[in-house]
Parts: sequence; C-alpha cells; structure tokens
Amino acid sequence: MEDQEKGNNGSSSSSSSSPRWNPTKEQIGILEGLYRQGIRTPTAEQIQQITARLRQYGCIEGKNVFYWFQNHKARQRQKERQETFAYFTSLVHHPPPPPGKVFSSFCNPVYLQAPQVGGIGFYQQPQYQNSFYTSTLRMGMNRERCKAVHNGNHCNHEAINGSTSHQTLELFPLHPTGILEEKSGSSLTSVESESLEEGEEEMGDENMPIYNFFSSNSQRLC
Amino acid sequence: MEDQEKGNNGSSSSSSSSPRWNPTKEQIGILEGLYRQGIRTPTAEQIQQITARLRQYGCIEGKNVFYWFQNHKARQRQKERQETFAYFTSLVHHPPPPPGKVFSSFCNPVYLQAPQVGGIGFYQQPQYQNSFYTSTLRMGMNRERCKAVHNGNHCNHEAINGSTSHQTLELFPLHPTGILEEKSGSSLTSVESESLEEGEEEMGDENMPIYNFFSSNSQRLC
DNA sequence: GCAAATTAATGATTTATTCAAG
DNA sequence: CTTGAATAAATCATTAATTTGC
Repeated sequence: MEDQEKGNNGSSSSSSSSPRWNPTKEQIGILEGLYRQGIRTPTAEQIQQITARLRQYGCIEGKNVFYWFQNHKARQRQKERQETFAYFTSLVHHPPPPPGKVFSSFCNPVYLQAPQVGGIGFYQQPQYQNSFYTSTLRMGMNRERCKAVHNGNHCNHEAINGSTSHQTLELFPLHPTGILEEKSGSSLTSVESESLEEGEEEMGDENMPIYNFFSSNSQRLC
Repeated sequence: MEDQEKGNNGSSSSSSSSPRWNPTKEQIGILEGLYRQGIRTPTAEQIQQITARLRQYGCIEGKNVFYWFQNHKARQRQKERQETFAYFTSLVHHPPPPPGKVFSSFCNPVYLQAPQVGGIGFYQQPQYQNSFYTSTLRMGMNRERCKAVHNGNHCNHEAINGSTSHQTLELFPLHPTGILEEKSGSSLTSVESESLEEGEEEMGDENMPIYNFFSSNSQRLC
C-alpha cells in the first residue's frame, strides 16, 4: 500500500520533474474523506495541514490540494446536476409512484453525494466554512507555450504566501468619476528602493504569519 | 501633493483597518498606464515590482494589483462588448455610409474602445502575455459574517507567496512578432522606458525567491 | 451646508469554462 | 477520457458619488 504506486512519479525516468501532480491512492482517499466531512474550500491553515499530511504519501504542494478541492467541488456539483436532470427526465417517462405523505424529499437540494453525514464524525463547519480563497500563482509560460515546450524546464510555479491582519490602514478615497484623465503617464519615478522589506523573517508576530502553501522551496517538492 | 490627500484615511477614527484597498489617484494612473502598455495578467514578478512601485503612493499589497488587473481586464472587455453592441444597433437605424473601396474595417473584431491606435503609439502585445495566475488568500470569515460584523475586527487575509524559476520575463514583450493572436494586431511602437524590469534588487539569485505579494506583515503595508 | 438614503463603481470571492498532460 | 491547472465570467459586498430633505 504505502508504496506509492504512482505517487512517486519517479518511475518514469523522465526529468523527474512532473508537469503536474499525480495523486496517490492514499492521497485521494484522504482528500475524498475530507470532502465527505464537509470540507469544500479549505482555509489556508487547512490546506497547510492537509498538505503536510498527504506529503507522507507522495510529493505534493499546497496548490495541489487547493486545486483538488476546487475541481472536485465543481465536478461533483456538475455530476449532481446531471443526475438531477436525469432523474427528472426519468419522471417524465415513469410517472412517480404516489408519494403518500412523505415529506418532500426535495425540500433540500439534492445532495446525492453527501449523505454519509452520519459516518465518521470528523469535524467541519456547516457548509462553507469561513473561507475565502483565491490563489495566485504564475507559470512561466502560457498555454500555447506549455504545449510546445514541456521539455526539461517546465512550468514553475510561484507560490503564495499569506498572512493575516490588516492593520491600520489608511488609504484614501479617490474618485473614479469615470473620466479619470490619463495623465497617468506621468513620471513614474523609478522606485529604486524597492525595499520589499523582506529582511526580517516576518517576525513571529501575533498576527498569524505567513502561510506558505504553494511553496516552492528548494526541497519542497518531489 | 504627496501629502496623501486622501490617502491616509486615518481620519476616520474607526478601527483604521480597511476592509478593502482604496487606490490613490497616482496608483490608478500607473496601473492604467501599465494596462495600456499591454499588461493584462502580470506575472508574479511583475506584480511584485508594480506593487513596490505603487507603494510609494499608498499602502497596497500584491493581491490588490492582481485583482485590479483581473477586474480591469474583465470590465474593459465588458464595456467593449456593450459598445460593440450599441454600434451594431445604431447601424440598424442609420445605415452605414458607403464604404467605397475601403478595406473592410471589420476584418478585425471591432474594438471600439481601442481605436486610438493611430494616436499615441502605445502598443501592446498580442493579448495574453505569459501569465498564469492564481491567488489564494483567505479571509477570516465568510460573507455573511463580513456583512454582519464590519466592526473592529474584520477580515484578515492570508497571503501568498511564490517563487519562480524563470526569470527571463520581459515586462514588455512587445513586439508581437507575427504571432499575433487573432485580434488586435496593431502593435505599435514600443514602450520605451517605463520598464520595470529592473528588479535586480531582488537578489540576483537564480532561483527566484519568494514573492510576497499578498503580504501583510506587520509593517509591510501602509 | 450636512447627513441619511440611493445609486454607481469597483475591490474581492466564488463559480464556470477551458486547456492540455497522462 | 479523466482530471490537474489556469483563466474568464459571474457574483457579492463595500466604499465613493450623488441625491434628497431639511
């Protein structure tokens, strides 16, 4: 089992860098389990934790987890729609049996998938957990390119890292009144300083530090 | 001038944390300039640089830049569609003047918006530059909450941080060299200066370190 | 003039679609 | 043909303009 059958893509002698993540069975199993628990759009922390947990079964990055949930959610929903449609269609052909006094089973949207609720009691908030998500990452090439290339070098991702907190901030209004002249050109003075204050390692301030999924440190992946 | 006219929203005694970024005029001007230069989906590096540059005019994070481009692109496109539609509609009422032997001005999709072509010679690369993006960031609460709350505490974001490996990256790719997607075609002069490519700042290491847009370290913003 | 009420813009998230690797 | 990856479109929510009554 733990032999990551495919997980460790190493099999293929190819450059070893795999253009895309290839989940192992264990990883998928866990992800599906979490999904069934109710997780839909994991928070940064959750992604971190999940990623760490899945890493023992094969190389993986936070973004893979992020994408997996996005895709899975979307595709489950789509499947659901199809099935719902098929169901209604079938009703047309086979008139429904007299419902008796059953409570409309359709009061709630049809969650064909989620019924396991009773099952294991992991946790998870109602439906949407607090989560706002967006991920940004950039690949080194655009689609056309990707197709063409795919050689040694391939897409590199840029990761994301977050932290929380907003502190005071003052910005000011401004007015978009539509027109907004375009003097923009203006001298964009160079910014040399560039500062990026990165220097200090974000210090461990009270405000939650930085989430580093989508990481891509040297060793991080594969 | 630089006195942040509005910038420093500090005025409002309110918690000072602003739920959302409020761009200054200068920032908008620069962003629009870059947009006109052809930037549509900036890469991580570009976002970094742009953010750094805009920061001198007011607090800002990488994600704001990212979102700005996404929204601006989408809304420009939408506006274009509206105008195109309006144009066709008007044609119905006012039959077009005899075109003579003009080359069909409609070979290319109607970009009512962009007509200035002849004018300033900005230019623009084909359309998509190399860019893949995704951003992830998470807020501490979901929408319902946000609405309800909006008190002292509010959404905290988690940022993203990326690294990249490919540095080449031309900020302005200019010259379409033939490829030229479908539309637009026009490329005109290049954009001379304006370049952001400087970047050298960021250590010149080969593996680009981590991009910290969406940052929100203690001092980082504002 | 100035706030409450309304409306218009637009920043920020989520959902749907698309593309291509395996 | 499945599905990871990325983008575009749609949607939500908040802030600024603007209007309105005083």
